[in-house]
Amino acid sequence: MTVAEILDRVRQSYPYIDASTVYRTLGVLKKLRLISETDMGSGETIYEWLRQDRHHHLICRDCGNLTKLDHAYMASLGAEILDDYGFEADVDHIAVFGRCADCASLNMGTADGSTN
Amino acid sequence: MTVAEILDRVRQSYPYIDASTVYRTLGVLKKLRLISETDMGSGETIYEWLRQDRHHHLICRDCGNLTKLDHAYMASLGAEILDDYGFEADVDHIAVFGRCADCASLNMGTADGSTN
DNA sequence: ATTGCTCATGCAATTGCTTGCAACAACAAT
DNA sequence: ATTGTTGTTGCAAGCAATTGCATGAGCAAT
Repeated sequence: MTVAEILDRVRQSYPYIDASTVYRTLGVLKKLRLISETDMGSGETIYEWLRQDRHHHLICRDCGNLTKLDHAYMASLGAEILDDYGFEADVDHIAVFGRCADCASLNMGTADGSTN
Repeated sequence: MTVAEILDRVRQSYPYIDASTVYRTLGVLKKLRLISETDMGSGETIYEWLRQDRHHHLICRDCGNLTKLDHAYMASLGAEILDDYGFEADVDHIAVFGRCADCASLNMGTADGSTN
């Protein structure tokens, strides 16, 4: 959910609530690891309840296509980092940017994926 | 480098250049994969020339401590994603947030790392 | 020279988000 | 009841970044 959507919903019950209050509340929920905060590159930050079925996203920088990425990839990355650095990586919901298979095959040579 | 630093430098040669021009230029440099763009959580976005010795950062959300992470971790993650999804992940300079070993041992029980 | 096109730029407005501050409610201690 | 403390909220200002628009430079075609 975006903050705008959350704000709309909250204001159905508390019409005079300020946006900063929502931002602050989201901040503590995030610190408590109850929600994940993800920048999907759309300009708005996405918030999600942290459930058991964690997943991540591959976002194509050319066509914007969005693909689910299994949590196992990030879990093993986090485990490696924990083993080698003792660092507990927050890998709750990651957005990985790049170029999807379709766009890569369409524009083989160009580094930026442009068509002209 | 931050945009503010870049702007200072550029204005030594072109005193009347606008910030939006710098942002736009950074945008194309990023698209051409000549620079990396990283949000280090400081409020300002960091830009770096992409050299051969790629590295990443582990950033502690409690004490702010910054540790270099070897590129191999991200390279193998990118390779796995490429194999399984055909997706070319942009893993040029990643900031991984989490909790460092010191802070984790100091505040064992608390999920948010608070001391009270 | 004139026309037309494309692209880079400056400017101002806008967006998404954060922060400092003051007011206020809730509650405890006296 | 009074005082003090703590935490939450609204408001407004501030900040980093983006975008729409108009201007103008550069260049090609006629």
